[in-house]
Amino acid sequence: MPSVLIIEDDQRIRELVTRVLSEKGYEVGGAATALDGLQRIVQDSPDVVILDMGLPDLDGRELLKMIRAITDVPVVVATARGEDAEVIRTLDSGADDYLIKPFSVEQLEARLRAVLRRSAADSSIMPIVVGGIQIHVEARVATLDGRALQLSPKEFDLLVFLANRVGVVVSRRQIMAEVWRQPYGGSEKTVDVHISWLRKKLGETAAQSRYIETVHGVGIKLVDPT
Amino acid sequence: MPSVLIIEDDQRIRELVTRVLSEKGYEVGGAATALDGLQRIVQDSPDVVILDMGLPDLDGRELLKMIRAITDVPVVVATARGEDAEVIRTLDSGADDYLIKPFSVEQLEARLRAVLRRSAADSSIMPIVVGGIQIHVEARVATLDGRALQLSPKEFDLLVFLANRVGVVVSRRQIMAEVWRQPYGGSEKTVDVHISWLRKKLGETAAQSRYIETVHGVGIKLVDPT
DNA sequence: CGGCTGTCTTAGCAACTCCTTAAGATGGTG
DNA sequence: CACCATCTTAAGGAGTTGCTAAGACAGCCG
Repeated sequence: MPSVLIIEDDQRIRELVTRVLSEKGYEVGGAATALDGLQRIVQDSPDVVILDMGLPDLDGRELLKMIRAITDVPVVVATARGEDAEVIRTLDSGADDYLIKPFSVEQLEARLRAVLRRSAADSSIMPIVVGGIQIHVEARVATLDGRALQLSPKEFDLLVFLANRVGVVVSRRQIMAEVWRQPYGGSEKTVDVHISWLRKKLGETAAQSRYIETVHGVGIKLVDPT
Repeated sequence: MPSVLIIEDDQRIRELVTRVLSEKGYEVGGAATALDGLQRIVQDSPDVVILDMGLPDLDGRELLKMIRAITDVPVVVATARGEDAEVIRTLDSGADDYLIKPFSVEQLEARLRAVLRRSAADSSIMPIVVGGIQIHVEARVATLDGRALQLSPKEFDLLVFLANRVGVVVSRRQIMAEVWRQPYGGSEKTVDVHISWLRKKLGETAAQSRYIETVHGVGIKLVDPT
């Protein structure tokens, strides 16, 4: 679960947010001053920081600059109702998103998720590589020997699932559970059909396979032919 | 208090702006010609420059280039109404913001404050570039191959959102949450309509797309065709 | 006030893609 | 060889997307 640090001098807000986010499963830490906040960022390295701009001991933007100087942690800024220019200035100072007080819990959580998703996306820009296959998960683009593959959603998900377990045999049941999600009632034959399509698009057949191997009686595995 | 230099040949406007801004507490200097303006920029190093593009002795953009060559002072450009192309070229020449005559005092002051705060934050205002698309986020101006796009507010926000995630597929739900800023506010079909309008203005259709690609069952992505 | 303009939303249908199922073909195993 | 697992193809239906049109609404101007 992601960890959150809230830097906010108003104790009531701090405790409220801490309680609510804890219930949602976040690990939450709090700091009442800029100095304390900085220390905790260094020590705890949270996944995201919620920063109140109205701290008593240091101007919010100054603190934001200092945070930016030492880490790339996403920062969601909370400001009192303000002008657009204020918001723009804040974002330009390096904030990743902003909230205008008073904000609802729903809003807060939405922003947190958005920011976390973005930073997670940044960390996974490296493609998955298996032999001549390259998979850019975020772009949902897969290439074979440099040429793009036209994959349907299920085919793509299936390929990603297999590519994340290169060399490991997975059962049809596993594939059904992970790629199809949901307690799905469909037959496992469906997996075979998609595997077949995937093979065709990878330029191979079951008999003459380079990447997708069948392990009789067990399941399927993706292998790196090199 | 910040100091402002206004370079404007029309004496009435110059005096009006000087009087109004002085009342607001700005230090205001004036210049009626390009040459005089340059001298004062060097001597007084104002915090922000208001530049009329219709000066008699030198083309406005030429002057802007010269200003940019000697200093990074923020420049707010004032142009006559109606010349979209002019505005775009001006922003590309290094202006920080623009005003269209006749402008209200409130507008002027808002732009000045915005520009001053931005420069105080020492942030760059590079446009977002995706292929032939340029987006000046602060000015809310977007161009395609150098020509202005007439985008509605939502269309612009949508384009900015996509442009900030070039090459990454985003779901309609994500778009709703981030651009519409209301979790589960309305139907996700609304997104499709705005996407369609955006495509039309970008000179493409879903079938023949250069920039906006649909990923069936997942969402939308903006791609750089180069 | 009333019409005008621009924008946003919703509805709805056509066109399209994708998934599932079924059924026969193929291949491995004892 | 008999049996069962796997492979492949075809086809209907479910779901998704694209786009037009019409209504709602706010801002603006006379």
